[in-house]
Amino acid sequence: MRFSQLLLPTLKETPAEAEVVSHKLMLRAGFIRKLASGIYSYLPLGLKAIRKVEQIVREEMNNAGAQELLLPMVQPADLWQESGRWKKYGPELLRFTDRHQRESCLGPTHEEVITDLVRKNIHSYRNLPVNLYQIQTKFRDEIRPRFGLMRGREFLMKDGYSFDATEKGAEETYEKMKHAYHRIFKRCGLSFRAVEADSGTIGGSFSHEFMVLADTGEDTIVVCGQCAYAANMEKARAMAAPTRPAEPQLPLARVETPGKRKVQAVCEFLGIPPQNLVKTLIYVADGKPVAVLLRGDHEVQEVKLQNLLGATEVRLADDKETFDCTGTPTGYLGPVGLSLPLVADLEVTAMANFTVGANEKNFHLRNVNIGRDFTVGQTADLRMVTAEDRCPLCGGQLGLTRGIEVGHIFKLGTTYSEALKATFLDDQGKEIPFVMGCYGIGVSRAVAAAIEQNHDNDGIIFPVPIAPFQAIILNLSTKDPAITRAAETLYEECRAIGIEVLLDDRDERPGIKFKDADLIGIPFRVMVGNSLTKEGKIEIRERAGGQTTAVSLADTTARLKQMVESAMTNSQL
RNA sequence: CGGGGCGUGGCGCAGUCUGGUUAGCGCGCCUGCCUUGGGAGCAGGAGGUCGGAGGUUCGAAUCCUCUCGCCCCGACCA
Repeated sequence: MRFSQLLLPTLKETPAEAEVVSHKLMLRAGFIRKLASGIYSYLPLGLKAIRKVEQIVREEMNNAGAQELLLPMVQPADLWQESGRWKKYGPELLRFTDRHQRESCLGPTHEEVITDLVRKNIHSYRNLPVNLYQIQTKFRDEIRPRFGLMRGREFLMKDGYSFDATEKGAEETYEKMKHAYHRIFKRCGLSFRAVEADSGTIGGSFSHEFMVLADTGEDTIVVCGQCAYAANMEKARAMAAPTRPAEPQLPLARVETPGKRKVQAVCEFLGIPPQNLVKTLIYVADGKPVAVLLRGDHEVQEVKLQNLLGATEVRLADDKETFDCTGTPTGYLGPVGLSLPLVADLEVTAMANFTVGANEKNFHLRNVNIGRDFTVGQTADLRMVTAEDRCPLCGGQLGLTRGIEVGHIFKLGTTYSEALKATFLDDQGKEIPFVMGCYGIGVSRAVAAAIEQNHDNDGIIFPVPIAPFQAIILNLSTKDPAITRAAETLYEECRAIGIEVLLDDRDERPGIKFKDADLIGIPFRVMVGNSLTKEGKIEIRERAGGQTTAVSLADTTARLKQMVESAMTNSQL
């Protein structure tokens, strides 16, 4: 491709709308342009990068036994009503009515459609398993689109769905997909972790998120410094607390704590560490109040609470609600004598002689002990893991990092197949529902994530496998016939041997070409200019690291090929 | 939806508080000269209903009302 003919509108200055680096750079590098909030046009260079990721995804999905198909983007409401999600999904689902007054929606995901397809066409265990995927534009009417391609309303996604005859089969498929995902992101040249994720209300027992590690990521993930353990905050566990200390139980004492409501204030006032205090929080779970006990220095992880209670909605009660159901103002609540359902975080059960609110304004209780002074209903891991915690698997130090979710795999089970009555006959002639899994990859987001992870002050530094072009040839003096001839020759040679190359043949000064080449992040830059005239040398510069190699004109193409191939192989498995 | 901010040539901004000739500046764009290894220089030029509608006024980018769009924080979410 010739730069002079390419729609590549690079910008010197960053448009005011962009906040994060990938968004800024994709605008400046002429990859994308915004049409409306969360809706972008992909320009040729941006599309090329996306196609690279798509192709890797295709190859690995196909290798793992999945088949590509393409499902409709417009979906009838009937199907969504059948699965129950027409009501559940909320305003994120963009709904509209067609000319016949039929209700429809733009597909944000395709469980319904694929399940319908399979139930109508597969009736026997002999045809299982099947694993189907598509790469398609999705639409989700996000509350707040932001960060360019990172969280758009319209975005490109690979979504796959598997159908197995048995739980065991579904688990094997899940593992296959997990493996394929590792290969995909590795091949894309991304630094990532697969983390255990909460499978939410979907009812699945298996779920992993694939997170690209980047400081600007929207999600916090917990990673063990010593072993492979990684999880998102909703799921992360810590090594179990040491068993309850054998210290003797001290007599219960009621102490006055005037005006001391916050954990910190109470602790300072009483001269105790927050690790020795138990706070009592009132939550509203599906409209019903429940008291949650937590060590003073810990925070509730609401998804864990939600899962424990089997609730569809949990939220912290406000001051008024708290007072209404306890008769005590917030700050002085405690478990002793409280007539609400009590759930406790595991850490609390390891504590003895701790301090709690007295359920009376301006008073706390000291030397409280579970069993003697009160009993808890349920105990579970309910808290947010912190950087001080240790790995639940190996005891190593845990760390918190930021990540960008680019992939998510779920074992769905029979939730959708049951709702949509998607069944087959097993080898006993019995009618049973398919066991499903679903597997997503944010393709456009993956490109943004790659840029978040790989850039410098001058622009993008693409990993070779997903770069829009592998190399760029700079003709540094278009008026010089010898230089131009050399650049053109190299360009033709490269194309002939399959190097994806862009020729900067514009009548511009060298500085502009250097800047643009750096900005758009092409891995190898081939410079044809003075050094050819003076020393007979062509320079090849690596975008990552800036290492420059001088070679003779005759050797350039072969050398470049070698460098490109070596970079591609390094990102293979 | 709550809070904050912004809409002025393609991009980045000034001007708005305190209304008053012809609405400026940098970059980009076009023409010519010149220049060619890190976003050159000189000269000339094109391009703006100041987001939109209504109002106040002799006069509105500027003041008032309404409205649309965009960005950030929060709630929310795969």
